[in-house]
Amino acid sequence: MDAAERCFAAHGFATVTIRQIAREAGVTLGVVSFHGGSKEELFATVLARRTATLNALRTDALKALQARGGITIRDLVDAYLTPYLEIASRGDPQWRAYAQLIARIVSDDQYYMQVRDLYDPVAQDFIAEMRRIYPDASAKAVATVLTLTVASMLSIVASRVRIAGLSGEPASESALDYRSTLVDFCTGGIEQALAAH
Amino acid sequence: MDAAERCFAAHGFATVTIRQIAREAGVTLGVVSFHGGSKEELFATVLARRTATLNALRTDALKALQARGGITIRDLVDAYLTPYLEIASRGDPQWRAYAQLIARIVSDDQYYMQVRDLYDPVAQDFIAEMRRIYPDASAKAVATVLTLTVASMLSIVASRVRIAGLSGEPASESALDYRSTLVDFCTGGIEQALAAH
DNA sequence: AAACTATCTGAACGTCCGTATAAAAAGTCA
DNA sequence: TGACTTTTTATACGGACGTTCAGATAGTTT
Repeated sequence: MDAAERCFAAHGFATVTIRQIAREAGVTLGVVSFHGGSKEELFATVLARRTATLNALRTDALKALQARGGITIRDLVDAYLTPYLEIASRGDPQWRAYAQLIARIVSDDQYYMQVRDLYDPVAQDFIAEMRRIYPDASAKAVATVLTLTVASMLSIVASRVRIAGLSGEPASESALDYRSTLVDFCTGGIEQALAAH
Repeated sequence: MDAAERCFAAHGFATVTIRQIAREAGVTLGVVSFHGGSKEELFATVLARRTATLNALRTDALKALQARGGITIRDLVDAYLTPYLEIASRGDPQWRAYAQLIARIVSDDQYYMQVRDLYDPVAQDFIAEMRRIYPDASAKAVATVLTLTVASMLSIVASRVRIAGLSGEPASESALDYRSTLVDFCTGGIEQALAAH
C-alpha cells in the first residue's frame, strides 16, 4: 500500500504499472494482486486509506471553531487548508505522497466520482458555516469559492515547480511556507466574491 | 490534429492510444504517425498549435491596459482570465477541447516543462505589472498568487462537476458564467495576499 | 507431527501498445 | 501519358501491460 501510494502520487494512475509498484515494494508481481486486487481496487483502497484521518483533522478544527464562536472566513479557510498543508509538509514521506496524490486527482473530473463521497461531506460542513457568515450569497457562489480554495490549496503542492520557475527562486522545502500567502489569498478571495455587490 | 486534441483533452496523454486518435479522425493507424510523428511529438504539436492565439489575446489585453494607464489588480486579473474563459465557452468544440487540455496539464509538474516556454513569458509580463502595483511584495509572493490565480481559473474548467455537486445545482453551460465570481475571488485574493502586513 | 490455511513465487497467457515498413493508391506536373 | 512524389493501407514486430495460476513455502491450529 505504501509503495502503491508513492507510485500513484508520483506518476498518476494510468502511467503506473503494477510491476513498478511491486518493485517499489520489494515483492514479486503476484503479491500485489493477491493483497491489492485489481489495479483499480488498489487505487481506490490507497485513496480511502488515509482520508478518514484528514477528514477528522478538518472536522476537529471546525468543531473547535464552532465551540469558540465568532467564526470568520479566515478561520474557516485556515481550518480547511492547514491540515492538508501540514500533512504535505510532514516528514513522513508517506503522508507527503498522499497529499500529492490528492492534488493529482481531485482536479480531474474523471476521478472525482471516486473521491466525491470521501470528501464532500466535510466540505458541506464548511459550506454551511460559510453560508452562515454570508446568508445572502447564492449556493452556487459559495460552492464555487470553496472549489477555488481547494484548487489553490492543491496547486501549492502540485505546482510548486512553476512558482519556483516564475519567481526565479528555488522551490521551498515545505508547503507550510506558503501557508500565510495561501490563506490570505483564499480569505481575501472569498470575502470579495461573496460580498454583496 | 483536431481529433488528437479532443482525445488528449478528454483522457490525458498516457491513457489515449494512437489507435483511438486514428479512429476519432476516421483514418488508419499509419496516417497518424505519418503526419503527427511520434506520440510525444503529436502531443507537443497539439499544445503549441493554439497557444500563440491565446498568448496574443492576453498580450493585447495587457497592452490595451498599459496604453490606458491606471491599471488595477482587477484589470490585470480580468485581462489574464477572460481570454481563457472565452475560449473555453466558445461554441467551437475544438477550442473547448484545447481549454480542457490546458487545464489538465498545467497543474501537473510532469508536463510543466513542455508548456513552460509557451506560457511563462506572458505570465512574466503580468507579473511585472503586478509588481508595479505592489512594489514591496516579494517576487515569490507575486509568483505564488499568479499561480493560484491560474489554478483557480483552470479549476473552473476542470472541476465544474464538483461545483455542481457541492451546490446541488446543475453545472452551468458556459465557463463565462463563473467569470465575475472568479475575477472577484482572484482580485480579492491577490490584494489581500500582497497588501503590506 | 500432521493437517490446514495463508502467502509467496515464477512463469505464462492473451491483449494492446507505439512504431516501422513494403506495397498500393492518389495526386502532381512535365 | 508517363515519371515522380505524396499519402494511405495493411500488416507485422517486439515489448510491456494486467491478470491468472499451479506449485513451493511459511505460518497456524489441532
